[in-house]
Amino acid sequence: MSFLSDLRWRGLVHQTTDDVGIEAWLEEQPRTVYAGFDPTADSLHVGSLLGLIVLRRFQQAGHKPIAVVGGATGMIGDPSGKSAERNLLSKDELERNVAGLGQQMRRFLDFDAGSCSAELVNNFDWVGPWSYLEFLRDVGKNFPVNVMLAKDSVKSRLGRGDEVQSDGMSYTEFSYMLLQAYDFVHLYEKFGCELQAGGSDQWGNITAGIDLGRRMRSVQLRGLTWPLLTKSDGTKMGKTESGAVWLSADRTSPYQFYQYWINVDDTDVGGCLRMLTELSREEIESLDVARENEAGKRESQRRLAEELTRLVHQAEGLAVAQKATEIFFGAEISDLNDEQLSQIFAEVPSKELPRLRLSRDGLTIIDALVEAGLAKSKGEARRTVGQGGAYVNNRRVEGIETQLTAEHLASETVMVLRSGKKKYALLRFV
RNA sequence: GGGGGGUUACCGAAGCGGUCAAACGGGGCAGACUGUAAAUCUGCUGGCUAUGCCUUCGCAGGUUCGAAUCCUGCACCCCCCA
Repeated sequence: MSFLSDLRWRGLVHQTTDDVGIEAWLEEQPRTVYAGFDPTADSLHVGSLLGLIVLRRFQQAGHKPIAVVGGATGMIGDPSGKSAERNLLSKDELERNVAGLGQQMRRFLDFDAGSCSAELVNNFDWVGPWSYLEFLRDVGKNFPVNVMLAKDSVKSRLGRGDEVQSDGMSYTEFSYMLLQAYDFVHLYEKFGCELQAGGSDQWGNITAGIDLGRRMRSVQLRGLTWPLLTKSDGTKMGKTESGAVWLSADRTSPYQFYQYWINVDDTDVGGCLRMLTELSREEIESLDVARENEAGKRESQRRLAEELTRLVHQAEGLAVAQKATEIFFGAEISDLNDEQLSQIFAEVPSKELPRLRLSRDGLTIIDALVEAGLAKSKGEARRTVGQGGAYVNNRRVEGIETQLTAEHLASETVMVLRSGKKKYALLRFV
């Protein structure tokens, strides 16, 4: 199967500028492809994961990927897919974000692979030096306003007459597409890059770049978009109640990241496996069958979570996430030290108590639950224990009279308390 | 300005002299079931040094052996007539 037909099979091709010729063009020789990333934060999130994965696939197929971080365009704000004017980022913030993004990309792309080594560039480097007048003469001259006005990203914001709502857009955002278009031309000149890939919302910007290439350099550039990653209920993939799912462990722990994928709906998981993992077609199709026969096993979700967590957080991150999962879902806690427990229970509230409280008869389970914040009052704690809902180190507490002593410590200083199925708290005895 | 009704626990809502820490529903918590889904079922749901004690039925007083329940005043809300 050709590289492109594999991409198509995976559902990663939404539109191309040349459905017929592009396949042969890609097979003919190694090509250079670029995709852009928005530096609106110092970390990438699941929304931009797809772009990295597409570039990664291109590289694996022998092509040269370029990741462009929009240090310049980020200062302007891409109007595509946005309903309101964007807040501008300060130059400092942008620099910090660009650096953070570059760090993360190294996990996806090989920057030391000879002729197909990945490149990471910041468009501020070539956009920054332009003077306004020069830019208008050399680049702006090539953009007919009527064509610009016809772009969806602009149309939707201008809201012609019958449109219900429109926030309008500033001249700044209107100019965004010129900058991105010029990026393409610049990358063509510097790296011989002839293909730009992007999410389907980037189509307008991509074609703007292609037009500009033809006008300025008489060259035929190409574009390819992937579909936006959405769930069957229409909402964006990678969003939780508490916000975006990030790729940086500081913002979204490997455990949370792993759990996000474990919880993907049956209806969405097949698409995710195709688009996001590097599992073979055979493997994915056998998972489809398994899902139909034994949905309860959730083999697909497990594989998805495993593949992505390993890709983003390495084998070590995956191991922590899996261990944490095992424990959060009831495995008895033993043979772990303070450090491992702290890592697994990083997001769980904890409280320090003097070690003295464990001496002699120890601490009653009732007091422990209240101290840990798992019960609002002793009465509530009694009820929980009485109903069999209290656990120490994931072992159910049988009697309301239970006294906790040093023997109940899970590690050097930590005791893991749990109320009900999932509410955990740590007590640290120091 | 005149007349009537109301204010109960996290929310809604019963209770109208003792058996009221207060029915019922929702919510919440826990258990069973289950696919880390949804639904369903069961139990619990003021606090405590706990066969008892303390606080709680708008607020403050009073009647009574005894008040969420009766009386007086106050506050707030709703309705009807001007």
